[in-house]
Amino acid sequence: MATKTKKGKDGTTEQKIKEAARKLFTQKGFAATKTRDIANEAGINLALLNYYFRSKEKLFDIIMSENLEQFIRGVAVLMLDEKASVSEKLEKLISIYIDMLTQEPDLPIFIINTLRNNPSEMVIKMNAEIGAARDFFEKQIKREIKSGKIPQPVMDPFHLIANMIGLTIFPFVARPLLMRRANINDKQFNAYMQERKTLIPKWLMAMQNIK
Amino acid sequence: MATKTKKGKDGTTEQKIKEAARKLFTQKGFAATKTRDIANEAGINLALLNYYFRSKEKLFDIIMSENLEQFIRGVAVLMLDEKASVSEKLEKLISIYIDMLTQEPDLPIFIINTLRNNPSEMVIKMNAEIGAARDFFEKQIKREIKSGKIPQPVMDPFHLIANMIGLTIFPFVARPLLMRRANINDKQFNAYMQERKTLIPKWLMAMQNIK
DNA sequence: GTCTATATTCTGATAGAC
DNA sequence: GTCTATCAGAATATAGAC
Repeated sequence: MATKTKKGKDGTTEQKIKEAARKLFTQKGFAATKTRDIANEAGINLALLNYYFRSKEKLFDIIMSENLEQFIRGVAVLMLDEKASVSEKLEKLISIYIDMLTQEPDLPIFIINTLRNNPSEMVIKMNAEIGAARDFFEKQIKREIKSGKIPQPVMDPFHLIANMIGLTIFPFVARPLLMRRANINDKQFNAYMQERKTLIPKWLMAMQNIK
Repeated sequence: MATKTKKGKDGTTEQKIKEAARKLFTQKGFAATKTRDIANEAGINLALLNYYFRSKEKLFDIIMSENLEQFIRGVAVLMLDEKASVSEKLEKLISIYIDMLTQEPDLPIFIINTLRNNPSEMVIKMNAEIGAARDFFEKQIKREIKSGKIPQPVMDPFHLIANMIGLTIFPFVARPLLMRRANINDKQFNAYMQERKTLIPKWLMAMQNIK
C-alpha cells in the first residue's frame, strides 16, 4: 500500500473513507451500503474510494477484518493468562465485552450477519486465530473441574457458552427492542449494562446448581 | 387484490413467489436479495413478480408483515389468558418460541435487522398491536408480586426481559457460531434447544435470588 | 396469467483533466 | 491526490405478444 506511512493518522482521506465505511457497513451490511453513500459520508469524491481501496469488496474485507479483530482483541491474551482462574477470567471477559459493546453496539449484529453470509476463508482463519487460546481455556476449565476448584454439578458446556454469550451480548443485539419495551434512553441502557457486569457472573453461578 | 380468492392455496403462482421471497428475504435481507433470485427460486418468470406484487418493496413489506405476525402469533392470546399464572405463562412463552424458532431459525435475525433499518409506521403499528396484551401481562405481574404469589426479591423488569429473551432467542441468533464452537450438527442443536424449554424457567427462578 | 423483449434506473468502477 | 464525466453491467420495472 502506497500510503502506509500515514496509517492511523486521523483526518487522512484514506482514514476518513475507512471511518465512513466502517460506520455504514457495520450499521447496514455489505449489500445495503452503496459506495456513493460511503463517499458522501466521508465528504469526498466517489473516485477516491477506488483510488485508495480498488473496490467496494476489498474495502469491506478490511473493515470486516478490523471489526472481527476488535471483537476478539484482548480476549485471546486474557484466556491465555496462566495465573488467572477460570472464574476470574469469566468475570473479566464479561466486563471487557460489555465495555467494548457500550462503545460499539452494532458490532455483534455485524459479526453475526457477516458470519452467516460470508463463511469465507478469512473468517475461518480468524476463527483459527482465537482457536488456540480457546483450547487452552477449555483445558483449564476441565482441569479445574477435575481438581474440584469449580464446584459440581457443572452445566453442560454448550449451555454455559450459550448462556454467557446470550446474557452478555444479546442485550446489545436487541438494543432497540429492549429500549422501546422498557422505555429507557441510551444513558439508562448503558447503566443497566454496567449493572450486568457484576450480575451476570453471579447469575451464572446460581444457574450451575440447576439440573 | 384480484387474486384474493386463491389466498393461502399452495402451489398458486402467487404463493410460490411469496414462499421464495420469504425464504430469501428472511435469509439474506432486503438489499442482498435480487428479484431475479426470487423468480428463479420460485421457478417462474421475473415479470410475474411485478404482475402480482407491483414492486420488490411491496413484496418485502408483505413478507416482513407476515414474519412479524408469525413472531408474535399466539403470544398475545397467551398473555391475555385470564386463568394462567405468570409463571405458567412464562413457561409456555419460552416453549412456544423454542418450537417456532426450531422451525424458523432465521426469524429473529430477520426481525432484528428489519427493526433496525425500518422503524416504519407498519412496524410501530405491529408493536402497538401486541401492546395491549403486554400491558395486561405486566399488570398481572405487578398484581402477583403484591399478593406474594411471586416470591421476593424480584429481578428488575429490564433484566428479566433481557434474560428471558436472551436465553431463549439468542442461541438461534448465534446458531452458526454456537454450532461450530460446540462442534454439533442440526439435530444435536435442536436437542439442546428442547432441553432449554425446561431449563430456562428453572434458571430464571434461580437467578431471582441474586442481588 | 405467462412469457420475451426492452426501457429505465442504479451502482461499481475507470479515464483523463487538473 | 482529487475531481468531473462517463462507461459497463446489474437490477428493477414495464410493454406488448400470446
